[in-house]
Amino acid sequence: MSFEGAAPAARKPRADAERNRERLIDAAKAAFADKGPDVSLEEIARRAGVGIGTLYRHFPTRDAIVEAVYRREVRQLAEAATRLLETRPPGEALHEWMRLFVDYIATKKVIASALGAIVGGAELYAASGAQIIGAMSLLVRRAADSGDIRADADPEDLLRALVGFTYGNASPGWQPSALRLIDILMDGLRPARRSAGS
Amino acid sequence: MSFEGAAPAARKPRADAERNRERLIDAAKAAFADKGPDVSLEEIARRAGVGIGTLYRHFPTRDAIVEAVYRREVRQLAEAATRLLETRPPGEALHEWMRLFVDYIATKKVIASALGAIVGGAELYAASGAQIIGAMSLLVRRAADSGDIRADADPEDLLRALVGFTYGNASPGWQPSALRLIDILMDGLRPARRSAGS
DNA sequence: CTATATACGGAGGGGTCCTCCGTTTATCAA
DNA sequence: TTGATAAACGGAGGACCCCTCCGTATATAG
Repeated sequence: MSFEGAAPAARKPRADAERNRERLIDAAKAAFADKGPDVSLEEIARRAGVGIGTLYRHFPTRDAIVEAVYRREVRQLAEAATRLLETRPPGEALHEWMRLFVDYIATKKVIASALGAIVGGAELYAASGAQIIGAMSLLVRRAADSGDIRADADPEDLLRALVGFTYGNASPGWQPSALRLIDILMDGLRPARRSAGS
Repeated sequence: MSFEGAAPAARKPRADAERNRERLIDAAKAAFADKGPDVSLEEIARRAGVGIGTLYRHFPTRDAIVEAVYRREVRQLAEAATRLLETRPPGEALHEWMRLFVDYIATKKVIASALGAIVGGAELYAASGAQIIGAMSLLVRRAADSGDIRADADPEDLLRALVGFTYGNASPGWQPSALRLIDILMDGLRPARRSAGS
């Protein structure tokens, strides 16, 4: 069976196509920046100077374009995990990465919807999803191995928690709140002293 | 200055108005049930057999109608707090209430958007918001007083966390995940053994 | 029974999403 | 260079949704 993915020589990608794709991403980035996460796709197309049809051909869904815009940010975030692991004990690295996560959301609000899509409903999809999951998994595994946190902590759970904490990033005070919650969560993750109560 | 709010005798509420209001709520409930949280308001009006204008007069915003639909549920949830406090130690009561919260979301998905609105952006508003906050505050205060959890836990934080955990209630497995996270959170809330690490 | 404050309904303006298809154009082979 | 042709473009159009506005209908008070 000869896959097509094996040899990527499936014709050249037309030059104008690639150019438009870039333009769309740039336009989207700008549009998101100054009109919030709900800009109409039509406006993005307008800004990019292409037809709406072109936009849809390149990015069949809204999330697709959001992801494209924030792919870089997401990758940086993911890579930060590795960096943190090199300079700190695993538990702290995990803790710090979570704080960083909050920072990212605070800075680039739109990214939230992308990450939300990763966790909620739309089946952890696409490159970005895998990267974030990967980063979190790494951090958790290390921290667990070193005994900084429980051995049974599930990376996906924690990711959900993070995304959850940053949900509602419109209300004032969400950020400190999220940071406090992260601290609590980390405390809860420390290796069991037997669970009192229930 | 004679206020109108002081004496609520501001004329009778017309009978048909009240009838239509009921119809709208029922229709909305049904519509939510079998078309998800995003039914168009027009459809709700249609089902209720009233004009769209009438719907908007009664419920100026989408959240308003969602809240109306789930006012009862929300109250029950809030009241459950009191009940739990009567039969269990405060810490357990809090823990159990959080689990109950997840159950509610699981059962009536739409309620999530109402609660989301309470916590996110739209400034804890309206009756329901106050009730939930109230319940959570009560539980937290009791648990703190009895030493079951830290004294500095903030009810609103925890509510945010809860709503966050239930965010993404579309992806498979969200529920067990939320429950695990609640357990972790509770562990993290136990009175400080000095915070190791960071 | 009448007057009138209330409530009703839905047309209509303004948007958004997404599809579909006739037109344009980059690429490649001759 | 010069077609031929697959790929890409663009935007009109259908479907839907939100929300407002205002002429019409009616419940209630006197």
